[in-house]
Amino acid sequence: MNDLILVVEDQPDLAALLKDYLENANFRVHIIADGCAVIAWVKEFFPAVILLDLMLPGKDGLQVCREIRSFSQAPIMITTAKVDELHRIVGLEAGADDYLCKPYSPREAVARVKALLRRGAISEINTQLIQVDSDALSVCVAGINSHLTVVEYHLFKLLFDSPRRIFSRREIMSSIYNDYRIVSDRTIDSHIKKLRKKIHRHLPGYEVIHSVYGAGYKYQNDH
Amino acid sequence: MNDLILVVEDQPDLAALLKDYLENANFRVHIIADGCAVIAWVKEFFPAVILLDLMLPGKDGLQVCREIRSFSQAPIMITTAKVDELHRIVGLEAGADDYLCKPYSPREAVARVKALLRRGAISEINTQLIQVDSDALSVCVAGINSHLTVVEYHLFKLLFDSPRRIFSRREIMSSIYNDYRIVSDRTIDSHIKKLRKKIHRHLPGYEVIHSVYGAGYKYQNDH
DNA sequence: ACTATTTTTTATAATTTTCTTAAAATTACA
DNA sequence: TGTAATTTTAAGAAAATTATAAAAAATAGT
Repeated sequence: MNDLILVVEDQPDLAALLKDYLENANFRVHIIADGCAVIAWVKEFFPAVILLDLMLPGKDGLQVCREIRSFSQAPIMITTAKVDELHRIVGLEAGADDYLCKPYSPREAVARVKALLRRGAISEINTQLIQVDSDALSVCVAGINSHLTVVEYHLFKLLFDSPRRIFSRREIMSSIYNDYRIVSDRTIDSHIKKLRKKIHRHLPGYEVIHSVYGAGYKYQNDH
Repeated sequence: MNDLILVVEDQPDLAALLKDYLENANFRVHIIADGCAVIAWVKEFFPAVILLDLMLPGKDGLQVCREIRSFSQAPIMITTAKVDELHRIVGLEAGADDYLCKPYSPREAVARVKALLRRGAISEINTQLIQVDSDALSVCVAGINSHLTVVEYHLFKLLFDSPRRIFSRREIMSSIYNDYRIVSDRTIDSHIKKLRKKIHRHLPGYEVIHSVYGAGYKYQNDH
């Protein structure tokens, strides 16, 4: 309990906000604004998770990331305003465990920190390539945000939260309509189509929403 | 208005074409063909945007890019015929803000330049130009004060303090009135309308109060 | 009580999302 | 193969939600 989280962030207001939220979730928090001070501090205090902003004064964020990795296995979550896929790749190759693009909700950040701790160690990067932001009703795919409508959000969240599990159209309907709306099977197909359009657009080459002939739909991210 | 654009490009015909298009879009344009002359010119004339070809005679384009970055925040757009990802990464790490592969349409180039200028304007607005004055019940938008009524103030403060977070009308009502049943949903719409009138008036082109269909309203200042 | 201001309601227009439909494409399997 | 079942797709109708404007009600100041 009471894990120590290091927040490396040079915007004081954002750092303070994160600190608030994390402390509220029962973490201890230390903030560092200058990249140069990070390595020494990590070596002395061994944080459980590191939130690292890429745009740092003093030192390049990716370099810091690599240096930490050279002596520590602590999960690193990179945050950045540059929603550039190249940066994402470079970031992950530098040894980060998760990736969050600004602007993000502090609530989301806390959830991720918990996930990293739960997972304990080295992560599957795959699962982080797609993020669902419940606060903003949007998905972030390979660093690019897309807004979802309410129905699309519920549908995707359902599949996304149980990867590989096949949901029949009936299951989907009774899950996303808590009123007594009656719709046809084609309606689900229609929403699936729109979801695919929004999500697969940024994943050239592969798909994550699969249809299973005669059974239903599922979310699965092989790659 | 009439922003000054610097085009660093050694192909005279391409440079002339760009100049045509940019001037047609009401920009002033200066062309430099030799890399060595760039730094001095930028220091003297402060262009609003710099289009920089990577393959330059006289000096390496990336080096020029880094040097500009060392003293100026002007947006730099790199252009090159090398569609090589590594170059791209290096270019972005050297401090460029955008990247365009040759051959490109001049129309595209003009659009990007405008986008870069817009982005700069927005981040400025973000950092300083919207403030809520709780004591005076007013907002200061782009330096101009607008008085808010009590209900308008509470409503705006709620959204403003949690950017990106979507508030349902219920949430808004129970936050303002302590009991959501006092007024109808349309009442909130009505206040939103008045708020928008007061706030967006001084932000030509942008909106900060967004409606999210089926969900509610949110404050978000970007894009 | 009168006036000006603010707040809420109401009614209608405009917009966005949701759902249905039907034809085209795909898959399963005899 | 050929055929039936199923899924995909696109377009547009239907439903739901939001925008707008103007009227009515409430509030505060004089």
